[in-house]
Amino acid sequence: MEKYNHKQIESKWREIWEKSGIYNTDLASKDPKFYNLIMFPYPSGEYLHIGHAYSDTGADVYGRHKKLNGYNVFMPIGYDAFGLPAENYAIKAGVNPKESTASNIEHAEKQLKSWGCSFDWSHKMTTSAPSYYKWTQWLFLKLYEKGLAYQKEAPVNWCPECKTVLANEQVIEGLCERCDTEVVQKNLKQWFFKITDYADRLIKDLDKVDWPESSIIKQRNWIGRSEGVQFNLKVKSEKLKVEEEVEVFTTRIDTVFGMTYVVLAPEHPLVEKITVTEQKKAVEKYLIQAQKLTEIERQSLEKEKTGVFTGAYAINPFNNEEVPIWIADYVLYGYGTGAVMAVSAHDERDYEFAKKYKLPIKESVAPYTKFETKPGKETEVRDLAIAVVRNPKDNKYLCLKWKQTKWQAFPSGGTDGEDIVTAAKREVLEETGYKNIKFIKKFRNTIFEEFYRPHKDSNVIAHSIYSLFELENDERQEVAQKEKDQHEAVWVKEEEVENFLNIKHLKIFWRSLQAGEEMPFTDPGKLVNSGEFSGLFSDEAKKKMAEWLKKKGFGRRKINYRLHDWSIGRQRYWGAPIPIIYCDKCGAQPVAEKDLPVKLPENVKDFKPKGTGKGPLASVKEFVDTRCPYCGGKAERETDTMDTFVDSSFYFMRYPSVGDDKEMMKPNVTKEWLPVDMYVGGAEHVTMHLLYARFITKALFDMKMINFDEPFLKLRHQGMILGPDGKKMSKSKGNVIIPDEVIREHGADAFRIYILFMGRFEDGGPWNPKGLVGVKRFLEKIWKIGLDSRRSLSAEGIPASAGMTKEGGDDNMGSWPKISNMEIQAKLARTIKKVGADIEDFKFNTAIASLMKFSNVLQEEKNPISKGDFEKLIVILSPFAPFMAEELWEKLGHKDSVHVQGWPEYDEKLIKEETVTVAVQINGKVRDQLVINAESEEDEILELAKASEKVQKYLDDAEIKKVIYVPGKLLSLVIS
RNA sequence: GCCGCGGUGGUGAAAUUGGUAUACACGCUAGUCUUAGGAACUAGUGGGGAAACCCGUGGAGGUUCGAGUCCUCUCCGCGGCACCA
Repeated sequence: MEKYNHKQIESKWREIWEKSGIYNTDLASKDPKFYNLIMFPYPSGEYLHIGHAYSDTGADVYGRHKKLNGYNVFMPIGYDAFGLPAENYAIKAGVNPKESTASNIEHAEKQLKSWGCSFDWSHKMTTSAPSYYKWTQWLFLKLYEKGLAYQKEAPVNWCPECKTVLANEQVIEGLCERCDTEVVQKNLKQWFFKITDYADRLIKDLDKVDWPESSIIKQRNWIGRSEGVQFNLKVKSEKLKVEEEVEVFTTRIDTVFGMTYVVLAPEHPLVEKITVTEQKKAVEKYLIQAQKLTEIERQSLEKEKTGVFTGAYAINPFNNEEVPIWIADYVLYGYGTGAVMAVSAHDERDYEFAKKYKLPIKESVAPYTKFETKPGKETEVRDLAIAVVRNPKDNKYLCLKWKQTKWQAFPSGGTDGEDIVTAAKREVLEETGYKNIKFIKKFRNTIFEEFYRPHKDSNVIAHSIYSLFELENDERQEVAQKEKDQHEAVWVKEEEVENFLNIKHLKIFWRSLQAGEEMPFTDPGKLVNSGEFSGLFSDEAKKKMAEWLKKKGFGRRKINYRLHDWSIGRQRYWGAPIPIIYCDKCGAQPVAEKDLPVKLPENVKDFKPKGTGKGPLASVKEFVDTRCPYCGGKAERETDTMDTFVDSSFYFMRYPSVGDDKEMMKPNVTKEWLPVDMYVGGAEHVTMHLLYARFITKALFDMKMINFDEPFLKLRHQGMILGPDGKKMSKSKGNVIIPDEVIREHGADAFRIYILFMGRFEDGGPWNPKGLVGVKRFLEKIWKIGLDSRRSLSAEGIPASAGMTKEGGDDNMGSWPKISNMEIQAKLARTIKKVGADIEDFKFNTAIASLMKFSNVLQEEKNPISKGDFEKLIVILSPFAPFMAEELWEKLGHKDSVHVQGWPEYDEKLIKEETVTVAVQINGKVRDQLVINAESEEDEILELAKASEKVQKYLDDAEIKKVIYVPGKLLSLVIS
C-alpha cells in the first residue's frame, strides 16, 4: 500500500493550489461574505516563530470551516514592514532597511506558504511600499484637516538608545519596549493624534463587539475614565500681588471637609508664583532633586514620599479653612490639573505623606454598614460603647456569644449619658463579670451600624465608638441571670477574631488595631464633621457637593482619562514621512493630496538616528528642501516619520482595495467587506494596535468615509506558546522554536493538528513535541482506512476476509459498502455536529479529539464505512489537515477540491441515542448504572432501580424520602 | 497594591455550564506479530484495598439530594496596570 508521504503530498498541493488560486477570493461574488483576518506579520529579520503559526492555523481552520459552510471567505495577508525593529535589524546588518526588509519578507513568505493556510496572496501588501504609505500619509492629512492631528511642545518619552520618541504604550516599566533602555523625559515639539477626543466612545462602544471579556476590561482600564469634580481654591501667599487660584481634581469630593493640605506637582506653574521667600531655597532644592529622578525612580512604590512646603495656603471653599500648599512628586503633572486636595484620613497616599510631615488628619467620612432590619419596627439612634478587651498574656479577645441569635460580638452597650470609656467598662462588668480592665485607647472613628435587635424587638442605628482595654487580672463577679440567659463570654484568639465576629465590615478598625495606628478609611460611608452635608452618604454627598460648587461658581463635574493623546512622530528613517511642509511665511502646511506619496528617499547613506531630536531625514537636503504648497516659496519638509502603529491602524480597510491607486478604500467593496468579521491575534496588542485601529475607524466614520464605527466585530486571542523550558521564547534565552523543522519532519498537517490539539487555543503553554507521534498515528490511521483495500468490502457488502484478495494493488481504494452500519452512521453524525460546533467556539482541541475518537471506532469496527460517509469524514477533517484531505479526496476519484465542498449534513434522528446509561445515586453516591431505553419514564426507571441488586443493598429497611430524576442522565434517591 | 486568568492522573488536557470526574492524546505495563524496531495491533493504566468498599479536581469551610463547576476565606502560578487623586 502506498505510504503516507507528507513531503510529496504537501509540495504537490501547494503548487497546485498556488496555480489555481483556489484561495484567492472573488470579492464580487454573491455568496455571503466572511472577512477572516489575522494580524499581519512583522518581518523583522527573525524567523516567524511558532506563535505566528499557531495563531494563523487557528484562524485558518475557522475560515475553512466558514468556507465549507457556504461563505465567501477572505483571508488576506501582508506585511507590517516599517518601524524600529526592522530598522534596528538593518543597522546591525549594515544594510539599507529596504533591502533587509525585502529579504526578510521573502523568507517569511516561504514560511507562511508552508503552513497550508488559505491566504489570499493576490491582495498582498507591504506597509513600507509607497503604494501603501501613500495612504498612511493621506490618513494623516484627513486627520489634520479635522484637527485630530496637531503639534505641541510636550514632555515626551525619549529612548536614548533608539534615539526617538515613544508612545506611552511603548514604555514598559520605564523601559523602552524594544531595547529595554531606560526612557527619559524630554521636551520636544511633537505630532499627536487626538485619541482622547474619542475616549468616551472607545469605552462605550466596547458594548458592541464580541471580544474576550478580559480584553474589553483591559482597554477600559487603559482608557481609565474617572468621574469627579474640578474646583478652585483661593491661594493666600505674601508673594502674590494679584489673586490666584489653584484648581484641583478629585473623585472624592465627599471627603472635602477632611482636606488638610493641598499638593502641587513639581512642574506646576503656580509653584514659582506662590512660594514665599522663606521657603524659596528649600523649594528650589526640591525641584532640582525631583527633576533628576528618572521616571522609574519617581514611580517606584518603595520610594518614600517626599515634598516641601511652599509657605502659601489655599482656602477650602466649603468651610473657608486655610490649608498649607505643598509640593510633592507623588502628584503627577500629566494627570488631572496637576494639583490635588489632600485628605489624609481617607486616602492612602495622602495619609502616608501626612504621617511623614506631621500634617493633621481629619475624619469626614465614617464607615457605615447596614445589616438586616425589620421594616415597620421602631428605629432608635443610639451611641454605643464597644469594649475591646485584650488579654495580654495569651493575646485573646473577650467576645460574647449570643444565645437567641447568631450574634458573636464584643461586649457593648448604650452610653446612657456616661462617657464612652466608663460605659464600656460598665458593660464589661455587667455582661462578663470582669472587674479589672485597663483603658488603653479610644478609636478615633465613629462606626455606624444599622441592625435589628431581637431582644428588644426594634431596629437601631448605632454610633459605635470602640475602646481598647487590657485585662489586668481574672477577678470576676457573678453575672446576673438575665445577662447569662442572653449570652456567654468567650475568649477568642487574635487570628480568629475576624472570622468569629464576622467583622469584615470593620476591617478598617481591625487593621488599625493590629497596626497600632489608625489607618485611612478609603471606602464610601456616611459624612461626619462636614457642615450642612453631615449625615449624607458618600453617593448623595458627591452629587450635592458638585451642585453646590457649581452654584457658587467654584467648580464643576469633570471626567478625566488616563489615556493621553497618541504621540506619532518618530525621529527615525524607516517610516512614512509626515506630509507637512514648513514655510517661513505660511507656517506648517499640509502636502497637497495630489503630491502624495511623499517618498522616503532611498539612497540615504546614513540613516542611523542622530539623537539631536531630529531624524536622519533632516540631513538629506534633497528631501528637506521644497516649495511651500501655499505660496510656492522656499520651504522645508517635516523630517519625522510616523509611528508604525499608524500603518497598522487601517491596513484591514485597505486590503479589499489593494491595487486601487485612486482611493484608499473603494466605496462599494468597502461597504460590502467591512467591518472585519473575525480577527485573530495576540492579546499583547489590546492596548496598542487594537485601540488605535478603533480610534482611526471612528475618526473615518465621523468623516463619513465608512459606514461602520467598530472595525473588528469578533476578536479571539491565541495563547502564548512558551519555549520548552516554560519561559517566554526569546533569542537571548535560546529557546525559540521555529515551525519549519517540525513541518519538514512531520508535515504541515501533523504540525497544524498537534499545535491545536495541545490545549485550549487561548491558553498556549510550553512547547513539547512529545505528543506529535499521537497525531501522526491518527493521520496514518485515516490514511490507511482510506487506502487499505483489505478493510474494504466488495460492492455486495461481503467482507474482504470472506474471500477477496488480501493484497489489492497499490492505490486501489478497493470497493466500499453501500451504506455504513447504523453504529457508524450515528457516530459520524455526532462527530460532524461536534466538530462543527467546536470549531465555531474555537475549541479546536476537542474537535480534534472527537475526530480521533471516530477514527478509533472505524479501526475497531469490523464492518467498515461507506464511501460516502468516509468522504464526509474527509471533508470535516479538511480544515485541520488540508493537504492530506485533498490527496485522499483526489484518490477517492474527485476532480474538484475538497476545500470547496459543503459541510456534510447529518440526520438529527441518528444523533439521538436509543439506549442511555442512567446512573443511580443513593444519597449522592453512584451505586449502579442502568442501561435503559431512552424513552423510558421516571416510574419505569425507579422500578428498575429498585430491582437492582446493588441498589437493594442500600434500600433494605430504609425509606425513600425523595427521588430526583434527570432525564437520560441520572436517578438520585435520598433515603433516611 | 489593584484588575484579569488559571491550579484536575506520571504528562498535555476533557467535563454538554449544578448531574456518572479524568474524554482524546502522550507515557507506562503486559501480550500478539516480527531477524530486529523509536513500527503496527490487542488489553490494562487516578490512589488505597484480596474484596465489599473507601479516598480523590491546591487548602479550609458553606449551600445542595448532588459541587471541578456556586458562595466565603486562604495558598500558589501566570498576564496586565501601577502614586491616575
